[in-house]
Amino acid sequence: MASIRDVAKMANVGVGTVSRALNGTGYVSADAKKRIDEAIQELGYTPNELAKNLFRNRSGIVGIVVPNLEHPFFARLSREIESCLYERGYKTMICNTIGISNREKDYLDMLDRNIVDGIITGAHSLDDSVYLKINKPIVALDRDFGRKIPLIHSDHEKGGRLAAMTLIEAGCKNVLQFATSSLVHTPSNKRHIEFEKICREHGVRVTTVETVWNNLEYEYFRNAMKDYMDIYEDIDGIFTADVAAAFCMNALKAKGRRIPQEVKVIGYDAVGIIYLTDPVMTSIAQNTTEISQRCVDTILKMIEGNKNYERQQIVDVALLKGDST
Amino acid sequence: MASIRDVAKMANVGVGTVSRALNGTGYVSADAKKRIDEAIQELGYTPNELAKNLFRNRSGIVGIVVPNLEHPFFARLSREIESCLYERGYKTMICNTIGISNREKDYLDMLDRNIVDGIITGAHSLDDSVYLKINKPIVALDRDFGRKIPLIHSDHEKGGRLAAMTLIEAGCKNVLQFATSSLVHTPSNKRHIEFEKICREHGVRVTTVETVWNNLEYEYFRNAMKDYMDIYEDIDGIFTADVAAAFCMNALKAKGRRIPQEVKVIGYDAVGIIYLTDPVMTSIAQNTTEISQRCVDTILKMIEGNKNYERQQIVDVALLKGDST
DNA sequence: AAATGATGTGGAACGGGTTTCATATCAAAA
DNA sequence: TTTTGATATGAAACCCGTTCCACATCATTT
Repeated sequence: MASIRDVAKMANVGVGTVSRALNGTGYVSADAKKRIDEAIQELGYTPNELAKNLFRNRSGIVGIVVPNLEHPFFARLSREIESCLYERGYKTMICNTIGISNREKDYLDMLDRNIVDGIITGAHSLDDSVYLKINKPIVALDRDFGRKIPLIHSDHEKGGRLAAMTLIEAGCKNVLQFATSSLVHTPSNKRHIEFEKICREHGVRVTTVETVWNNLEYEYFRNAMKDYMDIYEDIDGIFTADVAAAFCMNALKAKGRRIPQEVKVIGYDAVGIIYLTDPVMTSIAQNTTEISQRCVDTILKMIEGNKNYERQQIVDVALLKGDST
Repeated sequence: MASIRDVAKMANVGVGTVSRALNGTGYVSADAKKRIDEAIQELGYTPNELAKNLFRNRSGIVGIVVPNLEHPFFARLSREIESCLYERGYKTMICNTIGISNREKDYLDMLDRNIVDGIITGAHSLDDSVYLKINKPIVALDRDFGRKIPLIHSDHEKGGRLAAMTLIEAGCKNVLQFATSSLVHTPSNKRHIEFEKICREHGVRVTTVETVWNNLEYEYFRNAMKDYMDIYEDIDGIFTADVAAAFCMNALKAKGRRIPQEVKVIGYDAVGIIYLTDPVMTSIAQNTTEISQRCVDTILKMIEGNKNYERQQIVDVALLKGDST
């Protein structure tokens, strides 16, 4: 591999001149520039990013930590974050924790080793204390680590309210919602609290079932929802995230219950799969595009030393009316 | 940030000794080791990976290039490849081309700039010639770049045969399949050729429709499949990839056609969404776990200079019987 | 004519590791 | 006793860019 010194030698200039020519910093005569360009062409020279990284002490890579890349919500989010980072000239390292706290720890360590310049985390398998020790750029998605780490999340309270009102207005009297364990500290729990509150206020009976928090596999939801539908036979409304909701719909139909006539189902997230169910699922849409933009915007500000960002950013949600309610 | 020289100074040894102690290479006395460990503790020293990278001229990162991370097949593949790479001590950079050839090119350039040690590519937006110029580790998924670049793909011929036989045995007489443009050079086209061939041999009428090759959005499939179902009204069997197949099912049901009684549908890929449709979709399963393992195994052999890999690796497929056929 | 400023340049130092090399010590073998 | 080999170590070179600094031109000002 040709280095900048080879170029300098061939062009009969110093390495400094080549560097200035390449970066457009400082003075370079037209004559020198021409000879340098020719040498670069001749040698097929490409600057070695690893050397740049060492000097700048930056890798230009942002890590995104998600619990399961295959889950449609995180797949979409990863895709959109990657797009934003690409547009801003950064590269994306992907970290899939699949619920294993060791992995989450390993990925965080990459901050210390300068492999990534910052991390956007949407995982939940690790203790808060580990995060609080780190004082490098971290942005949290749907998780509150306290004042040191900025967090971005949807207006889950509104989401819960919209879901509740939708089921109530559709005439539900006895509804079921699935919530991730209340042990996991996340703003998204607010949607379940609000959902319960609104239902109660309207005299609607509501059951909240806590599901396993660290399993986001299709397989798990398929089996679990089928079992739950056997247990909760008299409900007339369901609120849960899209994937679980879709499996509820299938389990209910298999039991001969009609949707939305007998049971109304409302999902959360509004990812692509809501159009795959029959009927098309009503869902609360999280604005993943805006979430991604804010995550990227905030992490890059942190990396680049711009303190002008808000600690907590809340993104609006919206009801996406389908035919399951 | 403390450097290895700070540690050396504090422990009263040379930098070489610290390096040897850290890496377990060469001789270090128990006494020196102890003082070094203490100094590391005291200073909170972590080796800077960027410096290591420069010396080794390796980043320890493998790039994976996919057309759309949100598409369930690529989401699963990315997830599994990331897992394999993690287990082998490598990091994963994600590259989402969304059909834009400039992006694919940009990501390939990272090989030259030493940002990634190798690339596993599943994208198709770029000309073959660009790839052929590169002589750094590249593994292709479902794409044949000629003898220089190893390729890994499913036994698509068998897939096409299984799909055809399934529809034929179920009594179909007039089937439709959607194929990606034959202009795109991919081994996966073989499944359509084989499907046609088997159908013809059994006296079944078959229509092959070429769809847009670079759009893998849910939105696109939803609209396109609805339109196609309006055009091809008299078919009794459909073969296409899972996402498209799922939307075909919904469009057909919306038109009052019963599945599988009137129209039989068989998908391809067998990703999680086959359990979301009603009825559960029959599909040809690609073994993404084995594909991922082989991709990772091959790219790491290339990176580590081990030439002991096969140029073309074909992974078995299987019929996953659901209720749509 | 002397001082000033813009333009242009090469060489050295730097970032933080790894590796090589010359050298030193000490115990065991010849 | 000399030789030999294992153990142990620090200094220096290296990886490859970027930046700083000293210095050289040359055209304007004063």
